[in-house]
Formats: sequence, C-alpha cells, structure tokens
Amino acid sequence: MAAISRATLERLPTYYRMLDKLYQRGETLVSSERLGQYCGVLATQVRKDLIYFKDKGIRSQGYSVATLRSLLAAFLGLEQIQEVALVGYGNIGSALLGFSGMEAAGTKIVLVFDSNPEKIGQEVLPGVFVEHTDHIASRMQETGVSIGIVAVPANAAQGVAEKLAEGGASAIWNFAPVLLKLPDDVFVRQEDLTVGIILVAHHSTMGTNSTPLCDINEQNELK
Amino acid sequence: MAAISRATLERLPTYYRMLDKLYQRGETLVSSERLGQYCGVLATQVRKDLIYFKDKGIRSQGYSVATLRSLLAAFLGLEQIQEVALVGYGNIGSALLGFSGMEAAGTKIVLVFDSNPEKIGQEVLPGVFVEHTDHIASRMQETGVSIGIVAVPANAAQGVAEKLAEGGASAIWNFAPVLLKLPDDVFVRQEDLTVGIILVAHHSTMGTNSTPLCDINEQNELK
DNA sequence: ACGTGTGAATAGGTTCACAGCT
DNA sequence: AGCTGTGAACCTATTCACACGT
Repeated sequence: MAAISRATLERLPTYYRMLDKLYQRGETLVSSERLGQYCGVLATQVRKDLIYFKDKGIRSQGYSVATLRSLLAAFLGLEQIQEVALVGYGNIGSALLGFSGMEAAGTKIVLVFDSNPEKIGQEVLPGVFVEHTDHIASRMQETGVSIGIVAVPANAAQGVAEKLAEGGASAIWNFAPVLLKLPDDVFVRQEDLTVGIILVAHHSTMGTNSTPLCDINEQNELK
Repeated sequence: MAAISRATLERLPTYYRMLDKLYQRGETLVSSERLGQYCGVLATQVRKDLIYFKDKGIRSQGYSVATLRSLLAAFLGLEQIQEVALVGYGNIGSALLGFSGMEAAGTKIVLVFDSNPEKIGQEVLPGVFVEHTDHIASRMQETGVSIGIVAVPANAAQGVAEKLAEGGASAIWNFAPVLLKLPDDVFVRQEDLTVGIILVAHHSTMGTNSTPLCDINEQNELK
C-alpha cells in the first residue's frame, strides 16, 4: 500500500482527539460523516484518510471507536511516553512547560536548556532543572532523548538545532521563525506563530472584500 | 487578475521577514533564488507568488528590496498598528503577551479577558487589565477592536469565540484544539499546537523507516 | 549573461459517483 | 437502508522549460 500522505497525516491527530472523546463517553460506533464534521472535512475525506488503517475496525454502521482509537494511538506513537528536551525558557518555553497538550500527546519535558545564566539551575518542573545550552548535545546523548523543541530567538535557533541534532534528536519542533538547515534524517516541524498573527491581521484589515491591490479568495477556511 | 492563493498567502509573511532583514542591512536587490532559499522553496515558486505584486519593483537583476518590502507590508496590513483582544490569560495567553512577534506583525494586545476571578484586575501590560469574559462583546464594541485571540481550554473555546464575533471580531486566532463554528465572514486561523507535538512525536518514533502498520513518506519537509 | 514572467506539464489532494458489504 | 471502500474526475499547487527584457 502506498505511503500515507502528508495532508492525511495532519488530520490524524484531530481524528484521534475526536475518537478519544467519544471513547471516554462510552460510544462504540462513529460514522465518517460525524468524524468529518468535527474536523471540518467531508465524510469522503475521512474515509480516504482511514483506508490506511482498515486492517480491523470495519463496520457497516460506522467505525469502531475503540479499535480505530487504538490504531491511531499506536500509529501516532501516543502509547508510550516520549521524553523531550526544551531549549529556551522564555515566553514560549514556559508556556509549553505548563501546556496540557504535551502530555495528551504522550510526551514529557525532561530536559530544559537556556543560555541565560540567571535561569540556569531553576527547577521548572519537579526534578527538572534548567541547564546551560552548552550541554545540549551531551545531555541528550546521556539521556537518550530524541525529540527537541526550539523556543529561542531567531538568531540562536540554527545553532541550538545543530546541537540537538548532534545530541541525537530525530525530530524537532521549531518555534523560531527561521528555516533550519539540518541533515535530512531529522524531521522538523515549523510552528511559526508570526505567520499566524500576520495572516490574522491581514484578514482583519482586508476582510472578505477587495482592496486596491488584492482580492483574496477566502472560500473554505476549514469549511 | 486572479485572486491570490491560500498557499501563496502562507508564504508571504516569510518573504516579508527576509525582505525586512535585507532592508535593515541596506541591501537593495534580491533574486528569487535567494528569497527562495530563505523560505525553503524554489525560485520559480517565489516568482509565481510575487507575480501578484508586479506593478512596481521589477528588475532584471532581481527584485528591489525596498519596493517589494513595502508592497508586502501594505498588503499584509503591517503598516498601521492593529489592536487585538486576548481571551485566556493562561500559559499560552501570557506567552503571547510577551511575544515579540506580535508587534513585529503590527499588532498590539489592548484587551485581555479571563473567567478566573483571581486574575481579573491584574495589570498584564502597562495600562491593560484583565477583565471578565462576560464583558467581551461589549468591550470589543466600545473599543472597536476587531481581532480576537482564543487561548482558553477546548471546552470554553466555542463560547468565547461567539462572544468575540458578537463583539465585532472579523478575524480570530484560535489556539484551542476545536473547530470553531462561526459566521462565514469571520476568518479563523487554527493554531493547534497539539497537532504539532503529536506529529513531531510520531516522526520521532517512526523515523524514516517503515513500521508494522506504516511506511511514512517523508521526502520533502520544507526541503 | 542574468534573472524575471509565464504557459505547459506534473504532482498532489479533494470531491464525486457508485459498487459492495452487512 | 445505511455506511464504507475506492476508481475517476476535478481542482489546486508545484515544477519545468523557455521566451523576454535589460
């Protein structure tokens, strides 16, 4: 079977969330129609996305909530806790330390780094102390942590990312507004909030109507 | 001319950032090749994206940094400061209050709401005090603020978003992991961090190699 | 030569239409 | 009858190839 597409992959976490919710409520079956509404996509799209997981869980009145939920959880790697290293204990870094979504995703921040001497040594989570960015590579290797979060200013991001890669990181969540140049085997997810706020501000000024220069097409923002 | 595409729109903020950087450095010309490298796209893509802004700034050794920068700034609405309302003074909310990208995007948080009585009245920025979420609609109307940020837990998000819309919001930046149902004229940008961390964790476990269930295609992550 | 502008080709994703299972 | 699975059509976006201006 063909590989799963990038677009599909992006939707799986949302499907999972819905399934988990239904599971908690004790529901046993769900239709593609219903899943689709929750995520803002058509039922057909849901079915296409889920073809991949068909091995089990087929029905004729919908999908089995429990089965599909486990399949997605397994596929997404939510089953065993994964340790992550956070670099940058600033605004975004501290938000992430308190962010409940992290554990919902089966992850746990176990290493925190910053270059500011005043922050070094602070206990930011029970048993987790801020360490200096100089030790990123060595500490990653020691602990075997393979996920890194870059939450430092743009100019420091590339350097930090290289240290994470050197320490064995295989996936990086990058909040800095720069394109990281890393070996191809390191997966990078760009989470550029400046793009978000700029687009929101843009739409607010421009609205749905035309402007001297433009005429935005804004038909289907998530439906 | 045709409307600008969604995909192009997503890249404009990044082009702008690069142009601004070059502008600060005093450079006068830039090629599509160079802009593309910065954003991780091909030169052709850059040129296609910029066709839209061709009115001025054409050259034969590249684009005029200054001209293109202004055109993008104007188009993206970065020229005049836009006021925004933040709902939810929690982890993410407070990170956004200190987030420098906000002002870089020409925005300024002038209203902050929360439902927690203990937070009401706190001064979170000079002259900005936390108000109760009950007053969202009325305060938005009074102040004419038209951009809202939703940074509350998932279960409160829809309610809060409705109040923002009621107060006249035309664009909403939503951090809650739920699909907001709002009138079509309200633009919603979903900024779902749980999707990000889940995908990062997934790639870390699965890596580039196959697994029982899968066989991820991971060719061109931003290239 | 160098670098943009753009039609044509290709790839990728979504929607449609309907066959098939229960 | 209801809902999934999936080929085909459609639409969107990216890449190629090359003409054109300086």
